[in-house]
Amino acid sequence: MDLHRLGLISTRVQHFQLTARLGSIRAAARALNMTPSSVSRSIRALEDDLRAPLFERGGQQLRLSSAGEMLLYHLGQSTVELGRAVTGIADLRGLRRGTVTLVSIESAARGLLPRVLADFWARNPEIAVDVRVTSSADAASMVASGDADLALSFDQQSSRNLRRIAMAGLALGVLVPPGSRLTKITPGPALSDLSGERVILSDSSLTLGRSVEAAMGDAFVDFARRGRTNSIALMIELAELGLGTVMQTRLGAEREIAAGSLVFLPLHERRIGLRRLMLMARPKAELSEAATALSAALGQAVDALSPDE
Amino acid sequence: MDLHRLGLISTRVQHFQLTARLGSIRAAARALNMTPSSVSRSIRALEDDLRAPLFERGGQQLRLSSAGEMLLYHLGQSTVELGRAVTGIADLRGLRRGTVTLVSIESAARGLLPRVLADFWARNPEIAVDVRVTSSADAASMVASGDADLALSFDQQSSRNLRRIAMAGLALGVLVPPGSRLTKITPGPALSDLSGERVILSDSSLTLGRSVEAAMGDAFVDFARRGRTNSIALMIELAELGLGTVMQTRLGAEREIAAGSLVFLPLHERRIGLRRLMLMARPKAELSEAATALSAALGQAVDALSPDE
DNA sequence: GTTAGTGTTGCGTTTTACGCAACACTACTC
DNA sequence: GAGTAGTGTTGCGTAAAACGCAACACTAAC
Repeated sequence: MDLHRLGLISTRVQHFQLTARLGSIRAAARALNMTPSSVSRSIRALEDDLRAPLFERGGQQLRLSSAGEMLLYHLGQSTVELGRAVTGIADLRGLRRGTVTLVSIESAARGLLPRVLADFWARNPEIAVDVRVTSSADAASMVASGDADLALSFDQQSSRNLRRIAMAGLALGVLVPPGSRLTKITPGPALSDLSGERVILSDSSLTLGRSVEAAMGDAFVDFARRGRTNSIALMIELAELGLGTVMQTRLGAEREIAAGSLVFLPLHERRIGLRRLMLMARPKAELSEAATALSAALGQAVDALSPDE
Repeated sequence: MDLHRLGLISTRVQHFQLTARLGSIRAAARALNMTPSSVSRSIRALEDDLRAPLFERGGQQLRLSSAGEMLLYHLGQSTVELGRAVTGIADLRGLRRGTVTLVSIESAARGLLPRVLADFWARNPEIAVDVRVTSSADAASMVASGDADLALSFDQQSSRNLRRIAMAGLALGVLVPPGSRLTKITPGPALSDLSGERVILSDSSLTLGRSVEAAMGDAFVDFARRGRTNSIALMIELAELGLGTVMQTRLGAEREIAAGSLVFLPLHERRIGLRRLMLMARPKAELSEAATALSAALGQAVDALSPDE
């Protein structure tokens, strides 16, 4: 429980309390991972404004002055109250219940969503989250019609009943095994480099519509045995087995990328813009507190995905 | 007692408590002389970090949520403790006694010093301050030898027993009645403009030594009936009566300048540098708390005199 | 006198708080 | 339903506060 991090105590109070406890400005600075000059100034400023020295300087160990002892005592009482407040609020939050309905594209349902839910359920164990995996367009329309609270989808337009909460621009690229010749192209492969490759597209690429296909046409790219699938898991397995060059964002393949079984190479192609992963939600007034909380958590995770630019 | 101004409560706490009390973000912003966006963000950030809404939005009057009520209660308790601390420290400070010995040049003993002492004695009525007016050189040597705690002087060098606490660069110039022809010279008179003027120098100008006299010589300035005095009060009275052009800094003539009976014209002369008013003090360990407090107050006042550059 | 610790300070950089202006929303009135 | 007057919020740019760096002054121990 970091009261300063929560913004419940000031920087001066934090620095003073820690210095008093450790008996040393440098020790407090080390504990806070900052330089002693910052702690020194902070305490000095507090002394100036209180017009009372809080420590007796000289020698190698700071000693509290009478004023310092008095302040430390009252700050201790004050801090106990703040701790009670935070604990009490956490208890209130823990009582939160409800069900949130979420529709998601498959790529976000792997990696991103489980990670967010793990943390979310740690903090809100009583909230149920119903997840339906579907296409981007269907996800957006389900939220707009009230059949779902939240949606994770690519490239949807907000509307009267469909607010955009967060967005991340993700580069389109290819997923290949580490030995692929494409990994040797710098600064990254272009569409033309895909000639001769067996390219597999995700259905969700359709939402980029004409821009990808037009760019492919313009580049006179010859794709051998192109395939399409709506299964991200299948695509990733095919890529791992070297059975095709998968074209998508890195979303959904995080674990394989981290494990080194796949490499994600963003396409170095000006004509192809970013895929925009979006968290969409019902109008504010129509979201429960549980849905609002999940929305916040997901929004932060989506925002944290950027920048791919 | 502004706990936030003292740095004892954080900005978030201040904003939240005030908004809760007034029932409106805009009302709190008005009370704090800031824009509502700042208050709104501050509270929102606190809610995000606590992961609990503190207010129920909607309608035109904010209502505290359960979490907000709990936080407000505990913050109230916390704030009472802080108030006790500040009051207790002020009581400790009020018990402060002692005598401080100060030597000062006369120009600082008028205007500046009375002003600082007025405020200082309001806050420390039990501290006596013995003031001796003397020359800059004598003031410095009295502190060095231990005969005084503090000195206000021009252009002295610090040494082993003589610390420099604060300094202000003050331009040398002339004090003349408002109707003087010198007031019409822009950007300000040079030494050569003093030809034909009856110039009166302060003894303390001696400490600028050769730089002023050499500059005067170089400028081939013809001074009619030059005079010298060690009395700033006399010089100022002579200037007010139009009986001479007084050459000094603005220090000591603040009241006459403010009243409009004299005008201070900084000399536009590159060869003459700034006079450096300095607050000098005994070594830190040898200053009483009373002397340290006066030193701080005087130091702030000296620093506030700048910039004359 | 040297070494190893302390706290402090001038100055530049980074982060936080803030302001501006516009927006979205609600409640009330007509 | 339109207009008005209030509310809170947000994108973006600015100002102030907090911070880091590096050097300094000082103390204690050897």
